[in-house]
Amino acid sequence: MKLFGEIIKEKREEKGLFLRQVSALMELDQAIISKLERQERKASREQVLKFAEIYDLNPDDLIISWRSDKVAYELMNEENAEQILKVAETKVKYLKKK
Amino acid sequence: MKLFGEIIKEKREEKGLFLRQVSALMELDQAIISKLERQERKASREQVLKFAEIYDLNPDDLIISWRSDKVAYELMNEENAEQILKVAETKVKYLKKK
DNA sequence: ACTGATTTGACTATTTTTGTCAAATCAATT
DNA sequence: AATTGATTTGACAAAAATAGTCAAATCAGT
Repeated sequence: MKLFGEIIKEKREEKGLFLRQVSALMELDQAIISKLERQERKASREQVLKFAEIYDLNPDDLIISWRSDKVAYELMNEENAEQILKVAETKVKYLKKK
Repeated sequence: MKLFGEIIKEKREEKGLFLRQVSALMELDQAIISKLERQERKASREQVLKFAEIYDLNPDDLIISWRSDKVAYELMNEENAEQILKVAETKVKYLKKK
């Protein structure tokens, strides 16, 4: 189970690309990409999809990774994180119906 | 399973308080409290704890309700919400260790 | 030490969130 | 249907969080 940043870093290296090059492809400053790879900043949904495109990754899988990271970081300092997630699951189902 | 806003609204009514009065106790505009009760705005952690105090609710339980709401609202429009939550659970455990 | 890649941090711009306020709406009562 | 009091709404401003730009610093290999 890898974090989003780890995935896009590994994939970039697999493809043998430099930040500079990805930067050009994404039209995004390389400093930011560096930060995304080290989980220092959160990507936007559009950026995630762009990464999926560039690196030939399944967009849904990448979105799941990105999103779950976000939730996990939000809750990592929370006392009852696990319980919160359980309750959230019920609530999501409930809210989706509405 | 009630949403945070529903809980604080019900409790207020149980105690027979008007928004105006809660507003005074919380030192917070009644318009905002109205919005919190209808889930139109998100409370801050301090506000949640203040509510727990005023309404004699278990702070941890209220935090869980508030936090899980937040997560659920974030994910309610997400295709793979359930999977995201599952992965997030693993990641939380992993991040907590670090 | 030199080169090229990555990381860092200061800065600005943009977006999002928060609270204030007054007016509008709603519900009950007369 | 007019009055009263409670709640809701929406426009606005202040404050906080987030996003991107840039240049300099660091790092790794030769």
